[in-house]
Amino acid sequence: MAAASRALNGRDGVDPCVRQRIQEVADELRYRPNRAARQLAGGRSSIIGLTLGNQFLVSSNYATALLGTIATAASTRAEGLMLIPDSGEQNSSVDNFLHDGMVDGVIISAMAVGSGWIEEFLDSPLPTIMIGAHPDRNDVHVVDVDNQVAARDAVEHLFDNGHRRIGAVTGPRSRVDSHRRLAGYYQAHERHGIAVDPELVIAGDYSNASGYEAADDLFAKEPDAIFAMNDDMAYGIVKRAHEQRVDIPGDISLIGFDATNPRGPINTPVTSMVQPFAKIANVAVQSLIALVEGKEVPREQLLRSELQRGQTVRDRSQA
Amino acid sequence: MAAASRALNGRDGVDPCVRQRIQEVADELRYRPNRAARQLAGGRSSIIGLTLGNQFLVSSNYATALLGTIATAASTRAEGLMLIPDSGEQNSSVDNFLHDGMVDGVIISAMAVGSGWIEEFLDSPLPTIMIGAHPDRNDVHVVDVDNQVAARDAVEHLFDNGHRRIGAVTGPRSRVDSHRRLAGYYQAHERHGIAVDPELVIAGDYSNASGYEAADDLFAKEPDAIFAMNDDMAYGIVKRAHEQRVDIPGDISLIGFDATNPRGPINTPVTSMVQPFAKIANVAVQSLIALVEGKEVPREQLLRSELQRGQTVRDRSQA
DNA sequence: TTGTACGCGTTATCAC
DNA sequence: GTGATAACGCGTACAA
Repeated sequence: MAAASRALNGRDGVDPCVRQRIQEVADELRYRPNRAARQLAGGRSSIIGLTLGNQFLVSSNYATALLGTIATAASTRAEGLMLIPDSGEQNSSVDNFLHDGMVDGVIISAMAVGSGWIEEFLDSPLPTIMIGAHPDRNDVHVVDVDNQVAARDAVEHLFDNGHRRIGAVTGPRSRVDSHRRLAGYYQAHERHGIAVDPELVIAGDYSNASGYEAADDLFAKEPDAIFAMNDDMAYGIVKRAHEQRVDIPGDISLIGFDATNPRGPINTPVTSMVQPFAKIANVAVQSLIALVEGKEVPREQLLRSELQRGQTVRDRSQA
Repeated sequence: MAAASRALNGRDGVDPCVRQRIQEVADELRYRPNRAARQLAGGRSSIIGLTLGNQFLVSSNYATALLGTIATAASTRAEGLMLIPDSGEQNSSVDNFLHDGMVDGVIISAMAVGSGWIEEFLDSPLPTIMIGAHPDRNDVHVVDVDNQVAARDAVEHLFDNGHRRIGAVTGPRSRVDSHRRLAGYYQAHERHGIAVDPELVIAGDYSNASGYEAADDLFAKEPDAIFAMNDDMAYGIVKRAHEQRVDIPGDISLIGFDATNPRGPINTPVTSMVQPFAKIANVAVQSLIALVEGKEVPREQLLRSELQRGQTVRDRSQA
């Protein structure tokens, strides 16, 4: 009995011969260890929680991609994935997750910051990994794309193609990734010795509509190109450009961020910086498990982003 | 000890006075029953599984809406919601869900049919509720909107507004809901004594792109109106109409289905039949719990759909 | 290397 | 109405 437990869990101290016999019998009996009993004895549920915040109901492509890849990553490691819905202000629900041992740890998307109940998780002894940085606290474990470098690469791609006067549409002020992307935008300008025209930086909020609205402002200022700090806004700009008979990329080039745009025959393929979703998910899940096991985990893990070429950046350098 | 268990679970056989004292102490100690122990003793995990199939990775608005509402519905009943990702053909993962007692039951979206592993759930002793009908089997418990009636209402709304020549774009053949919506389309015609022109019925697949492509076919046949059997396709039609300078609803009226279109300032508000997501989710969760508890549940529960007026249906009746 | 016995936290079954 | 006590199924020290 004890031998079986050890054998099936891959621990040593079992005669190889006996081990194999145990494995055979287990397979024959289609034996599966009971999760509840295992948890009760071992103290771990092998379930991780995931909270995406309100926003995911609005069906952002970013949220959906994150969800799918995290589900896969968790499944790969035989971990269950439990969805923690936004409970409004009814923190009793959160309270339960914290204290009844249903989950070993929680992955929190930065989209959820602002929903006050997130803080309860971060303040609790429950291991947590944030995907995206927290605006106020730097004592939390974070996994994210390297927003500043990626944004810098995006803008430099525009410079490389001969653009000089580059507009930008930012995300909401509450989002750290937006700040970093803006920092990358400035950094690219510095490197190329080009001054930023503050008038070309428009405040958006990552929504489709805010890109659409920002478009008019920007078009009037006649930039060479626009850096939309996410794809949702980039599409808002594309839409407005169509209506206003502005040719993209003929008149203005456009680069987005996230590469979450569905690349179908219908949609204009926007050039964008790829979110390495699969990698983010894997690192996040793996790190969370490490935390659960009491191991050390780097406080901030930033992943590289690649450029995804679409059809919205024109090469002016030769012209 | 036993009294505490009874008191906290609301069972009778406890002196009211003692019951209150127990409650007080429990609150004071911030006591939360341990889920693993409870499951081990009671045999129920209070976790339900949800599988949406591949498609949800493609981020259909329908899938996202379903996910959000089910998460809420489960949470309301203190049930955990576990996401069961499409494991490809690696059925070992499914096998685990079936045999390790992690979930008490599974909610399966009709979007997932075709992924063979769904059948494993349906064939297993694990209680299951499908959202949307299964194409081949009628021995499964189903919760869904009443597709036929809703589709009939949609088409009759067009009739009521003076349209007579009504085109349709269907979903994929594998989807029962598409068949039923088509049946409703025919039924509406019968009721009004109008013959269906088979040329006006175009096969789509619920994708944005298929609506876009079907649009050209339909525009050429000069219908009064079009019934797109979901909103994704309806938006493909809107997009194509813009490009072709077809005025909606000036030249052609349009009605969709699902009402999953984001109703922002950017998007044309398409008239559509509302999916009662919250109700579907509630009924599904409640029914699943009932099944887990061994109660009887109606084999098919169909919910009503309301018309959501947008700006894509013109009234020709007075003209 | 093997097997025995205990504990995990709760519910359910009984005598009282 | 109350309170011991036995499961529930597994991991794991500890003794053999």
